[in-house]
Amino acid sequence: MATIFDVAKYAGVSKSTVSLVINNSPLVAETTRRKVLQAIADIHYVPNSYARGLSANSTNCLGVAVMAEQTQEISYHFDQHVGLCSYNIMSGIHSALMENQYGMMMERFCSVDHPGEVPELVSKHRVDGVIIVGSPYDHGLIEKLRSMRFPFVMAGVDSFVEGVDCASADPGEGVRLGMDYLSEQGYREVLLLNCPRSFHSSYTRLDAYISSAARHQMRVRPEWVVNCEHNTGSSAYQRMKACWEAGIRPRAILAANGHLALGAMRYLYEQRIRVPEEVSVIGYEDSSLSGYAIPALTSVNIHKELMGQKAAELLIRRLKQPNAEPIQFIAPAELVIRNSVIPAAEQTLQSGIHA
Amino acid sequence: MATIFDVAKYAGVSKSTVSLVINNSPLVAETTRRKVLQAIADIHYVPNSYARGLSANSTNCLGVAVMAEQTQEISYHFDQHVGLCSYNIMSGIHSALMENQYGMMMERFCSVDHPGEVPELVSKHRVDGVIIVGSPYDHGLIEKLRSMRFPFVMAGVDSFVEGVDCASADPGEGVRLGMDYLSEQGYREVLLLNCPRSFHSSYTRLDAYISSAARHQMRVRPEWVVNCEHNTGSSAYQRMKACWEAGIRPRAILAANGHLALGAMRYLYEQRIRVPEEVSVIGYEDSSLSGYAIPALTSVNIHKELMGQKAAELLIRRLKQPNAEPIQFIAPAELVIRNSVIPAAEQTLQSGIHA
DNA sequence: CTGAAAGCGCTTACAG
DNA sequence: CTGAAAGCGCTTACAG
Repeated sequence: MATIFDVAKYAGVSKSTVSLVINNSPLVAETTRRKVLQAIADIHYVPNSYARGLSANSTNCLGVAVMAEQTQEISYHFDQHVGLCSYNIMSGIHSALMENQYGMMMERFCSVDHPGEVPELVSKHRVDGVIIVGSPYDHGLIEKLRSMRFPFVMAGVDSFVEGVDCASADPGEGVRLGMDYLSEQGYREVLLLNCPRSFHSSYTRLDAYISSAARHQMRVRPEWVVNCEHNTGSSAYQRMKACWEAGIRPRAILAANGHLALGAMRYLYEQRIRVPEEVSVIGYEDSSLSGYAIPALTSVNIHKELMGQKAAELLIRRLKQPNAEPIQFIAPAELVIRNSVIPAAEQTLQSGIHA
Repeated sequence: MATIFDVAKYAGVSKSTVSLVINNSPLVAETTRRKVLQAIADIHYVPNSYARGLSANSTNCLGVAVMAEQTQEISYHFDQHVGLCSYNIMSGIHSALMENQYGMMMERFCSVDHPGEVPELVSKHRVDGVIIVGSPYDHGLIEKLRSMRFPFVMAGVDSFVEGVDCASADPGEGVRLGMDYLSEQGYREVLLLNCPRSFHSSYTRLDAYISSAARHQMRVRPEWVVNCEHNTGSSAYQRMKACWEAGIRPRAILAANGHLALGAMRYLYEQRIRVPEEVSVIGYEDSSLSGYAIPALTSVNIHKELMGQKAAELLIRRLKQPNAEPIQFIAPAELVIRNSVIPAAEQTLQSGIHA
């Protein structure tokens, strides 16, 4: 493996000069620089990033800590959250890191299982900074990172902490887009299938739902706003079942995410209610689940790749300017129209389903 | 940040002794060892893994190179492959690496876009070894890694290369499980919705399909074996459509993966054919797509987490014994019964759909 | 069983 | 603009 010394010898200069060239220092004469660059190419020299890190006190690596709800047995059923959301965010992070010559380390971490601890990524000093992807569930992690003065940013649908760099979405905006579209399609009333109240976003959503309904002069009934117990398909299935059995007959449903939408759709399928011919459904977040749903799910895309990319950029900025003002980036929401909504007027009111 | 020197001072020994303790050397007296361990705990000392690496010539990090088909615009529609498969494999890798005190670096890499190159993970010497997840599409990468004598293993549904450590699945076994089950459920003929012929596994599957059919005395007709053009939902949709329009009326479908199964199911849904009441469907690979499908997809689970875990273990073994015989691990297949198959006798032969 | 010394591959003041 | 020297935090023979 060629070292900086080999390059120096080959180019007939000193190690320091080679180092300066590698680090793009302006202190090197153009001729010398060329010579060195040529030597590097000739010998196939690749700087050892860890050696660089040792002297420069940095690792050239950034970490991605994917928050996990809790370690559980690997399950292959309905409620499995494979972390579609995280995966998309990570793609964005990856692009940004590669572009900036950083290596990307990753680790799953559950702050509930490890209270008061930080991911090994940070405790073992493997990275210069870390992106917390998803909800840490426990605020301890954030506090700990803060007190360690370890550079970090947060990324996730609902990730917002005062005074911390964050890249997140605006669930309210998503609801607005959905409601606007449903109103446009002629619906006068919408069932809101919300996430659990333990998520801050459930309130943002509710607010947006109510104000959107008012704006479009849609009817709002308390029974038409339901919070699922968990953010899972089976929770949504149960909720939908309960609604149906209570005689609630929505012609349009707005779900807080794809998992919930699919859970509800499963119940409808079993009841032989057609989507969208009898009930239209809009999802949120837009993972591949939406694209592969049957029928394909019309959904609010919150650009998670962009979210990840921005998060990485925020972290890199933070590394360079440790005292800069924290920034909150909000990814734009966009309605992706697929096939789970049709105009209200075109719905078939089969077998008197709708009241 | 405490260094090994601080520990030495605190414990009243030399740096070398501390180092020996950290590395579990048997050359240290128990008393000294205790003293050092206590010092480490007291000072909250964490060894700098990169400094260790510099002297020991290792990084303590392993890499995961996720093969990407080609860089394309981020799309949110039917054909988006979010890499569900890779994600599950990575979970398994993660567990194994954490257990073995390795850090996990990751990178997406497309060998088609970068012929003759290797992931930066390896070219920049960021890791001691790399796990190639998924199909490299181009054999050049494998050759290159080999010629560099860079430690690597392969992991993926269809990842098998002679003379290389691999963790993969056995698609034939999957087909057998599916066919056995369908036969058991009373089906006398099955439509095989196979992956493109460009995948080696398409032949393994075909073989197993034919021999299973023979074993169960099921009928086999050439038109009932179809290869999709791509491994995507829309390809499967098109194929299903073509079959249907050609008058082919399967009562049971065996699909080469979840994406294909869902593509076919979408066509059936649009045609108002009920799954499983009129057509039963079995998938393969079993991602969260299966669990969230409508109806929930009965599918062959190939234990991708285990695959990843084994791949990591194989790599760690390879690091320790560079000349050991290559091992091929085959993850077991298991049928996960959900709701997309019912006994043939219970199917409704509505409106004379089935010939 | 323990300590002093050299070295891993780099960066960074510091002279010149 | 370039080179000699010290140092980053560790490991590893080598003495003792």
